[in-house]
Amino acid sequence: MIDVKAARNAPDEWRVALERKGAAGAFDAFLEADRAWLDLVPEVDELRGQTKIKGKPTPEQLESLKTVKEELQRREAELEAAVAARQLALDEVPNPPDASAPDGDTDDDAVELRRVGEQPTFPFEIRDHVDLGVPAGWLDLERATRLSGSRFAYRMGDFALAELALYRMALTRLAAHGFTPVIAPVLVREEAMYGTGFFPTDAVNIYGIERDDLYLVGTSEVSLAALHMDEILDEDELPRRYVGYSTCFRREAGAAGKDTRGMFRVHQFDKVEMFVFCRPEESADTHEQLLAYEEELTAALKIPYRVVNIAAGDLGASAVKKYDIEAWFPQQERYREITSTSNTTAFQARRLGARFRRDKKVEPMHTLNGTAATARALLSVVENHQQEDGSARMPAALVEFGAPELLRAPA
RNA sequence: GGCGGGGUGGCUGAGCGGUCGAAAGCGGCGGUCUUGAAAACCGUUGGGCGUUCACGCGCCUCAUGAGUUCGAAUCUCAUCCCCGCCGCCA
Repeated sequence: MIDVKAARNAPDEWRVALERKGAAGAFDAFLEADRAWLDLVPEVDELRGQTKIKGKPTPEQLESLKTVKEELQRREAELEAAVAARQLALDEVPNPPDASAPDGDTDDDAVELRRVGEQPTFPFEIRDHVDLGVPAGWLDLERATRLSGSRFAYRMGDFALAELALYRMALTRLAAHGFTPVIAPVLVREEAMYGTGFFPTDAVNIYGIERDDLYLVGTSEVSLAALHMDEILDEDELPRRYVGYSTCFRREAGAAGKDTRGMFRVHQFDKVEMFVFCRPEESADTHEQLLAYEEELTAALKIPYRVVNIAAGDLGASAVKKYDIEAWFPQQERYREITSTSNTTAFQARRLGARFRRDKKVEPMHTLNGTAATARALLSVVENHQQEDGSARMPAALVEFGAPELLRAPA
């Protein structure tokens, strides 16, 4: 949710910024609905005031109350409609992008900030994670499909150990940076989905358990953001930094035919996610810091990567700015997203009711999120560190947390 | 799954249908006292919306929605949620 008062005060600036997200029209529609609502509010307030009588009313007062209440009833119906229309319009207005988010509407418009690490060269025919993992017994996709349908995977043996080592490495390192480790619920109520902004926008990608009115989270961002839902913290309690581990579930509606090979894009995966509540003036720096942590983790995996600054028109509704880390996938010969960190400023917090108090005033916090680790990173590790015999070397950072030094080749 | 209790401000917890946005305590903030702090004492202190340069003023809000009433935190109904006991269970 945007800062409505700020938007009213500087509509032209807001319109220009929102135009970069293609939302100038939505903004104008909101302003109009807001105006209509603003006109109605004092009228209804005035009528309501007239109905308040202290103590026992006289017969004359009772008589005049009748006409006032009739008028009030009409006006309240109008107001109710105006409130609904305004809310609908408001929900369509995204968070205006930060000035440093580049222009453009697609992932091609993202600006590459840097490339780190050297792309490996191989003196042999290289394989992707499927051709490596299936023969070696690290992955079983066929049986997973038989069990659950397409886009599911069994991860087994050395690979399973390496994957858990990855999550543990991320949790341990981030805990050392001051994040509170969290193992979060993955089934949540509808309110949590609305509060974090996944409903109604992304509802098609969320699995629902109809019988119990619960929903499976697509990311632990939901569970972590909800930690301070409807709370008012003291200023000195900020920042609050969490690193959550959870399984994530996504229907991947709208991804038909995309990334269907292997476990690059599956319905169920695990993720370690960072989530920060902070003071407004801290969020920009915090965002850079989250990116730095993501780069630290990626570098520890010894995989080549690049950092991109996502184009304004390609940002989600809530982000003002987003950095992705893309890891090198040698068989695809391209960089693919493995992490993403967004600054959602007060947009998410406002809807969430996550506020803090300073100098007697209550204001929304800022919230940020960022991926710490998913198995996708491990796919890049496996592919970049593959050996001719089909095995794959694991970086020391993972071995330290229980990964085998070598994911064994097929017997 | 069975039976019972309950949802009030940052927290705990009172609340006769009107003078209740709501006692009291805790916490927070300001002050007195003190070299400073603590203690003690005094004052102040929910959130949201609108309006105002501001002091302020108006409206909404006692889980949610509907109803009774001139008037509801208080009465009625429905829904949601929480807690306790028993059963089952990783």
